[in-house]
Amino acid sequence: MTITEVSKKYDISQDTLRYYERIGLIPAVNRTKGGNRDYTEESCGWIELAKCMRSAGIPIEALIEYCALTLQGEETITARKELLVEERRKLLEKIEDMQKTMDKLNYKIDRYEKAEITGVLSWDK
Amino acid sequence: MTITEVSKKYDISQDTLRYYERIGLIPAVNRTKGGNRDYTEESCGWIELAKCMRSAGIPIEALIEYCALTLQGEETITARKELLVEERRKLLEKIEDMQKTMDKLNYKIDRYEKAEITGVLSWDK
DNA sequence: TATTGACTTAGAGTCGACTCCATATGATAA
DNA sequence: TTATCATATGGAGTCGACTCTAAGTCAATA
Repeated sequence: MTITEVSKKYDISQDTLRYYERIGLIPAVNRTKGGNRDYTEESCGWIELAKCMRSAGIPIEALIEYCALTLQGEETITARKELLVEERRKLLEKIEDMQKTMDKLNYKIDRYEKAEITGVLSWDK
Repeated sequence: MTITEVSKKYDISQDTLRYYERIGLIPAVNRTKGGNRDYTEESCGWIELAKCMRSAGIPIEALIEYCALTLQGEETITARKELLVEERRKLLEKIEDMQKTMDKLNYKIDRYEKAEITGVLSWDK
């Protein structure tokens, strides 16, 4: 697959795809004789992973380390697992924060809706 | 309340508290004769709101607008509600993204745990 | 074959959100 | 009163994560 195709498929800019590769967030991509990127199925798997993780805000640094560990081979399986477990913990925390904010938003929106009907906006502790 | 107290209470740096006020993310805080900030209960309410919203990643720009609308008075109630509804929509989307990432993390961690036992790491589509 | 278009790189620029710094002034303890 | 501490301001610096630019190369169409 060309970079244009991958860019469209995953809705990630070509600049970002090159950037991810440059910083080692994904392993080096195969090249054609002319030097152009030729994404394999495996490359696409990495792109998809990167997109998924980044969309949840997992930091780039963690993903670079994960990629580096993977390239080092099977003896890093435990380290990789621990890295993912740690990121999962942080992610759970974030989801909980967001859930709290969601509750607060619901509460405030509800108050505003009532105010629109009654014309009175009570004091919000 | 002094800025030091507020900073400790909400675990937000004094720099950030001043910054939020400067950019209008919260209304201007009362001052003592000497010019020092003297946070009222209402100020604290704004700080708490800011902290909650920011911890969920609601952008600063949206919060500045919300603050400005609030200061304009009761005729902006509908606009404020709509702003919050829009941010709620975006937040829900983010939570869903994170949930997907959570699922993927669980899946991958599970695979690594099995690999630790069996010594075999199967190919991950 | 000439030109257009896709792709390459290195490096600079941008953006959001702080965070730090220098300098000044008000407040408190010795 | 003097020294230290808390706070103030404006502006510069940092950091993460892209995003853009310039200059060059390779590939495909007229």
